[in-house]
Amino acid sequence: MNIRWVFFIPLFIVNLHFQYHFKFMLESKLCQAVIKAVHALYGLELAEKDITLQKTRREFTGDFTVAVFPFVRASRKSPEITAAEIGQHIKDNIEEVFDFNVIKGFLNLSLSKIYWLQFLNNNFRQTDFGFTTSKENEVVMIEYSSPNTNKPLHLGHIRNNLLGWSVAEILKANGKNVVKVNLVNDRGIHICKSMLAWQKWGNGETPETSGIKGDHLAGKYYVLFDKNYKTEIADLIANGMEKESAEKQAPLILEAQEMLRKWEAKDDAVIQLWKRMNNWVYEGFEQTYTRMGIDFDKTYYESSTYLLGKSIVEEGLDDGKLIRKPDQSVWADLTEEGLDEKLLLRADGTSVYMTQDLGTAHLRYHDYQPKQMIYVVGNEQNYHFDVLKLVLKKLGYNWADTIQHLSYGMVELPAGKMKSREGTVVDADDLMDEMEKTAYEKALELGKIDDFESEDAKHLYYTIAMGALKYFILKVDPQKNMLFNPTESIDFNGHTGPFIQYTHARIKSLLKKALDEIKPADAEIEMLPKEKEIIRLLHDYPSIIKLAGEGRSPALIANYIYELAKEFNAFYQEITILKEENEELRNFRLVLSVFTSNIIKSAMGLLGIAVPERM
RNA sequence: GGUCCCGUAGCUCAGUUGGAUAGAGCAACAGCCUUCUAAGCUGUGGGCCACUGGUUCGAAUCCAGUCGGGAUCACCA
Repeated sequence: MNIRWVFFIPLFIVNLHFQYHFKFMLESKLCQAVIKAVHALYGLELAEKDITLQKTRREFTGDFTVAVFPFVRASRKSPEITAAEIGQHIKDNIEEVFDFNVIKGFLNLSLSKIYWLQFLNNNFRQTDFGFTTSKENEVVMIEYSSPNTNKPLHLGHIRNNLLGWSVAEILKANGKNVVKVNLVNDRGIHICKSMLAWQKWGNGETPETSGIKGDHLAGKYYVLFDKNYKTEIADLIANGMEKESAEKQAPLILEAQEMLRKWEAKDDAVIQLWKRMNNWVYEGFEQTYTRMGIDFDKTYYESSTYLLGKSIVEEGLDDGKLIRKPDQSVWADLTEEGLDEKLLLRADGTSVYMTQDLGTAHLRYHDYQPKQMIYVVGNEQNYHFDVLKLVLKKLGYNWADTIQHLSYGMVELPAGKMKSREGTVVDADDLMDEMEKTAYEKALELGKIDDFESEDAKHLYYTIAMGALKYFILKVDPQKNMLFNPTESIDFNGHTGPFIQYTHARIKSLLKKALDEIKPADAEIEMLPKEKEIIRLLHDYPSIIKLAGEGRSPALIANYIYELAKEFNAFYQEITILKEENEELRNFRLVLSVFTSNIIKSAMGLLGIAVPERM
């Protein structure tokens, strides 16, 4: 028992900084050890980059593995002998390395039990383990959601919102000073369509009188506009007009365009209607965001940035950086950069999408001077962002390079891509309703909520429904298109959010029953392979957070935490914890459990997924 | 047609800067609840990592080409 004191006294004076770098320090130390060994043995100079240090695969003995093939030219010996010599050198010089073995040209290093136990004991209670707690001064701005105010949010927005929010959390965990912003596309012809249809056929209907959520109500009139517009086009074509002219001359579209002109001229009645309907929509959005657990630090409105965009363009024109065509439209010539010319102002002086984005970027830059501006926008807009950056550079804004487009793949339905016009959208609110309903039915079926108060039960299946939905979306690499099949509802078993939530609830239940006061693990216990595997996974967490931050990929967190939960479940099933009679072993397993539950909670938190105490 | 992205088990997806015998889940089949929560665990079957060539000690991963799928090249946003 003296051993314990020798080992554990120094652990309590370790500071946070050291703990965060626990893993990185070790990996770096091992790399340095390899470099020194290779230099001492063969006189070869290497940098850390030249060393491939990786976790030892499960089927071999060891913790970290170095491939020595790159060094055999210098050693002039077989890979086996080279590895053995390097291994011996490291074992003799690095105290954490307890043993080594060589298979083919792979050198497997085993760390001492003491190292792993120190790691556990230092960190198992920390709820922010793996997080960078010191905050950088420079701002990283991230934009996501960016809805139009003429229709409710759909599945595509769900992926966007969840990604943006999660990436923001992951960046915070990496010590970034993050500002989350939304950009609301609140002006333009699409809004006028909803407004016009409501004016014509709405009979004064409001969210209150109809009981319809505001964003859905606006969407209803947008659809109604489109329906009647199509009828008009069909009538005109039946009367012998070409399709193209029919689309341009249908009375409804002309009326909508007239409304947009009035809006730009600040016509009082139109502005009043616009404000009224947009406010309905904002209330609707707010409910959806809240339910989704999404929030923003700042909201920008296109209606208040498009004028700035226009003035930027005018300025560029005066400086001779842009060109005006005979019809008075204004363009950026990007042919030197390998792209086309891009329209920035129409002949009638009104602005386009790009114009307002120039204004928005400018405004944001001057509001926060961010080091980076990340835009979470679908990959269908890759070209738009290439152009945006080039135009800004052309205009002489050297901060154009701070813009980074976080381009994510489309959510596809079995029939193909979602299209609002074709009515093949999956509505966000409907989907969440559906998920909750399924979660409720499952819980009922399994008898999970029998002894819950009704409010608690409701909260539980909300938590599980959102867990299933969010995990389903976030576990996929953002870059890739993903498939969502509405008829096969999202699973609650297997590689899913509820699986991980369940693992957490199980651990919490276990800890509630534990009568012991949990203390640092004893140095003399023997670890089983499954226990060791869990520790190794826990040890990975900080580097996963770092990778996820650099790659802007919540999927890395999602897949990591699944691995951990799976490993813990296998351990839980096979090995008794509370009923273990050896007190030190029981304590050690409880330490593992506490640490695992903390990391599950922390990692799921980065995905925006709550974990229940029981389920 | 130009540019960009993708192609891994029947389906949905993982696969760290190139490393050892390519992994999960779902679906199918077979087991495990008088013992810490069975939304769990264990096992079986299922693969020319689209194809061809190249780089190298080593390629699902890098390069070139071919074939498939998607996006984009709007005075829509």
